[in-house]
Amino acid sequence: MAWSKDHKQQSREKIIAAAARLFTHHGFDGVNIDQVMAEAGMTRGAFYSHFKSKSELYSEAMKHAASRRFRYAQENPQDPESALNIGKLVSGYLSDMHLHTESSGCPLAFLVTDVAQQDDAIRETYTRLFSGMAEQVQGASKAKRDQVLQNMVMMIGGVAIARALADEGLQQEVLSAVKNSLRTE
Amino acid sequence: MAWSKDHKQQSREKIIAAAARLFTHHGFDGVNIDQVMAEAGMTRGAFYSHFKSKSELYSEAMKHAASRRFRYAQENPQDPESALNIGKLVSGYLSDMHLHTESSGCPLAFLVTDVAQQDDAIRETYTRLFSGMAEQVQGASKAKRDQVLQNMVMMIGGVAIARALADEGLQQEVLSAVKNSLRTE
DNA sequence: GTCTATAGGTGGATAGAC
DNA sequence: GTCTATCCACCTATAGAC
Repeated sequence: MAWSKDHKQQSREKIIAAAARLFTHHGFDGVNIDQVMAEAGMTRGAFYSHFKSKSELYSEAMKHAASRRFRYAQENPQDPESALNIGKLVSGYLSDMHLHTESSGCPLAFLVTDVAQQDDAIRETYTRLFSGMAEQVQGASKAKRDQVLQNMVMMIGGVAIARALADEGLQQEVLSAVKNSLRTE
Repeated sequence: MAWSKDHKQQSREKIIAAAARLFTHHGFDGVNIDQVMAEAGMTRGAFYSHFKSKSELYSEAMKHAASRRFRYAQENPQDPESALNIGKLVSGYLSDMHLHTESSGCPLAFLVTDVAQQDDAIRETYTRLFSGMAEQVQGASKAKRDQVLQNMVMMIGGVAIARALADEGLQQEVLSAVKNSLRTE
């Protein structure tokens, strides 16, 4: 039984990891269950013994993608070097590597308007991830609430806009403007 | 012939206006051509004598939605009261009316991650609209390039994020933080 | 230019064998 | 739990009548 439980858990995690990568790049309607299951090494029929719908998978995929990106800061909020870690997190967030990542990008940025069009459960998941990140940043930086929200809007908005732009020079201008705004506070 | 040309032009504009409203609310994959044509008072078959594809319509709809929102500022860049008009544009942009509009919202905010998943022609349309708006704001406000881009990221990002959030209190906090950031410069 | 009808393809969800 | 097979609904694009 332990083995079978482990096996089911492993399958579930493979599916979620594949979904996180695919959904953050192509959005809810841009991904189908065949693609997710093929990337997880299974076929479509197996999907419904793990999730009750595509929508439920999407929520789990967002949580997975967000926790991968923010894991260290979340697990070590009172690390004495948290300021440094926040700095690393920010520059990684605004990097070309994040913008052009082949694994899962931050769902708060990559899926912001995609989420606005989905059902309530999905929007509530997005809201919890956003709130959680705001609390982490606030705890680690001791900045005021308004400033935390402003920085998050700049980072999330900057990445989302840069990804939409077809002009690389303009992409860099936007990211650079965002970096400068975070520095001069 | 003049009458027939007018008639075709009117049909085309009805289609684009309907598409602007539907696409900004539901995204590319959330809208089908039947819905657009029904709202324009026609049926599906007529669509392809106006546009060669759904993708082309989406580009036209974005241009239409953007020009509706920014028309005055675009047509009167050197109006002596342009500063006032920019102020009105900003507070309208960050208002609940814009967030919950039933007509077309700003495509730069409402469609930012939707566009990132579409073809090059669509991303280039988005890029031109973004650049055009940046130049208008820069011309009217005489602010530095970095500051113009920062304000645009704050406004577009703020509206996009607020629309994704399921919690009205948090929506208001985000919009309020964005307004405060624009005020103190 | 607009209509009705349909071709041709996709994809979420389920059934039943193993 | 995972597989194959299938149901059924949806949607882009085109054909052909008016």
